[in-house]
Amino acid sequence: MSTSTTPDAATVARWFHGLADETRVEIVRMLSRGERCVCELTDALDAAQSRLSFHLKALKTAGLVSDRKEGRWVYYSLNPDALDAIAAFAGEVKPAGEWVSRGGCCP
Amino acid sequence: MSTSTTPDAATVARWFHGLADETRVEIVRMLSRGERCVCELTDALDAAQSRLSFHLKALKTAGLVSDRKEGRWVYYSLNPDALDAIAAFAGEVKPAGEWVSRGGCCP
DNA sequence: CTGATCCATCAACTTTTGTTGTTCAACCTG
DNA sequence: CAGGTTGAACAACAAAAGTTGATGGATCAG
Repeated sequence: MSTSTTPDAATVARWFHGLADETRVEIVRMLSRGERCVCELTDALDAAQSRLSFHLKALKTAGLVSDRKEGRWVYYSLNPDALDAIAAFAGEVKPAGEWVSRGGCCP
Repeated sequence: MSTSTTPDAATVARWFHGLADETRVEIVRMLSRGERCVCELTDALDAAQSRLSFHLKALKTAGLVSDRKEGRWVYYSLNPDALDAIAAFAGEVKPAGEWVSRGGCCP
């Protein structure tokens, strides 16, 4: 159970930054039910369209969502891989139960 | 297994904000090996002490770490519960495999 | 007690984020 | 084609986050 190719700190930070905003958490919650077009999100979250667009871009940059254009609409959906990566990071980093209590730091 | 008391968006955002910075990801990586005092982190990450202090405070505010004072030193350690919560969120939100492909958004 | 070490906090900035309102291209509909 | 809709992009501003250097309170060693 070796650490599966530990991603670098910058990548991890980018993932987490994606969800470091309340509005984006809401968006992700909505998308967890299935893909949505921007207008549905704008409506459901009662947010200005340019605001939504901004946050969707942030999520996309973080690699958390993908978009698909269909005619006049753009549908956004979650990227399961990124969510797995986040969960994996949290799992890897979590202390192994056995506590390394360090007696003294600098003798 | 019902959704264990879904936390509100603001709380989730706070967790994620904790790890939305490269330096803090490094800190958490270090702490995953066991608790450390600030001076060890300062040394290992080659960062100014006030900078470390700032980021440790951010992690603490996010609920990701705890601190313990012992004599002259302050030891920081990860809070496993928060990491579990993060992993749980990622898991809950992740699309269930069965895709809800929405034909049309607004007829 | 004196001097040194550890660390939080503050002030002063610089850099990033987020919000709002506007504009513009692409795309249907009639 | 004309008019309406969807959504990205931009500018201008407000707010939050990070960085650095300085200060000061605890605590410990000699």
